[in-house]
Amino acid sequence: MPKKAVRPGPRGLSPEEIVKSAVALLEEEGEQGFSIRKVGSRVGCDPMAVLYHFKSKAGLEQAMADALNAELTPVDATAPWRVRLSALASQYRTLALRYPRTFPLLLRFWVTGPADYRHAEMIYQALADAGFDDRRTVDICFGFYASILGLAAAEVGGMLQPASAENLAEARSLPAADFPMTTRLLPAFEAQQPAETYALMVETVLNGIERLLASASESSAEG
Amino acid sequence: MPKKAVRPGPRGLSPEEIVKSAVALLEEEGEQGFSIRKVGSRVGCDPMAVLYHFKSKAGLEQAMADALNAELTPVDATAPWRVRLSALASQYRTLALRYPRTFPLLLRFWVTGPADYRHAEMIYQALADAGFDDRRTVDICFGFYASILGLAAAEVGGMLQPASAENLAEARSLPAADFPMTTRLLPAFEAQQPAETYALMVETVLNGIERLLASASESSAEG
DNA sequence: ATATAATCTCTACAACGAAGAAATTGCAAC
DNA sequence: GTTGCAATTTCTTCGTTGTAGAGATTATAT
Repeated sequence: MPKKAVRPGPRGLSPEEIVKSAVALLEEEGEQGFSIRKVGSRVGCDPMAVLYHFKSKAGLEQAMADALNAELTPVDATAPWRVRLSALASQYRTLALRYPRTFPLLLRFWVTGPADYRHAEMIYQALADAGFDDRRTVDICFGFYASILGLAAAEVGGMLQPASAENLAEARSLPAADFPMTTRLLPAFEAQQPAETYALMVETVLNGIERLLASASESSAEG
Repeated sequence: MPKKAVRPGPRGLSPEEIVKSAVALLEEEGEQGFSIRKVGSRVGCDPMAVLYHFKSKAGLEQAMADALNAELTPVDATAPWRVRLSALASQYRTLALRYPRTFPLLLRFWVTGPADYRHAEMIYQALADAGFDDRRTVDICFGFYASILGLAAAEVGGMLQPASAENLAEARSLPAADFPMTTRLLPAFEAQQPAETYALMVETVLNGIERLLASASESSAEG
């Protein structure tokens, strides 16, 4: 968010460098230990210099989210649409695992960000290639995107992990009569494989999309 | 988190009442204007009394998330599994719309919370009734849950809304050559109906689950 | 009535985000 | 080169925040 600048500036601070440091700090210290002041001292500048470039703490966080988005690489546009969407989904998971504490910012600033438009464009193209009309394309793109991000955020948020000891203890202490399934599934909780759960769910969503396509081409006259 | 208490206490403060006030405050003022001190003055007690009951700000937020969960009503256990899951999904959307600023807390404290176990149990039961084995049940339950919450959070986070004027302006300013789809879909953005998008995506996910069921019963010997 | 333990308040502190004024620096025109 | 301008960086200051710790209050059991 520099005013107009291509100017190096007296100190030669670059917004990109600040964002990088900010992400590194957040990953190391967590939300708790993340502050503008610490970002400043990490970069080696006055905290207010950070605020100058990003207007506010939220502005910096927005830029951090965008920096994560920018790490995604474009997928092969000639591949079948399912492959493209699947590849994108797996990239989001990779991103989430690499930046577990920064990734949730993507859920705080949903829409937003220049880097985002490239991926949206790619999803639109894939869905159009699949044969959806414009309206369905928009609906499914948003839905797909939200599901995928939710899934990835859930994983780094701890939900897809094999159940922790304390979670298991908590679940075990539930009255078995009221929670027969929870009790029965305890072994399955321990054996859970996040990567497989994620992959399975992505395929499930894609299957659902495919079927929607089939039922749409039934009612109109499409192949 | 009262130490052991069933004791009324000198002031007769109840944790539930504090949580209620906290949710109301967050909804009115937003994340920005939400603080322990303001919760205290709203309840009419010392801010430290709030912390006594919930240990920390995060503890209070956790309790707020749980209070939202507790508002969900159990779905009819005799209905077909698809109907049960669909009904739950629509309840989450309703909850998100009613508490747009508190709802995101559910994504910050994924697993957690006594109220949560009841819904998990219900999802487990629905999936088992559908015919999934234990392992698949756990996978799909988590995946379904994450997708649904992601979808609902995306909607109240602004992503499923019909595009705002500034979003449209931003999208319009993109070079049409690089973003042909985005440009072409502009009218569809404006016409987007959040409720329909949500419903469509829920059905899509359920379709995917149903198909997974079919392919699983192919390979084993199930009806 | 007294002891005990849960509940609640008071005081204090270090850290925070940010507004505003001032200082520093690079660049363009003369 | 000098000067003026505007972008950048720092400095000072303010009100607010979360919470630790000590103490006050009060319901209950004895």
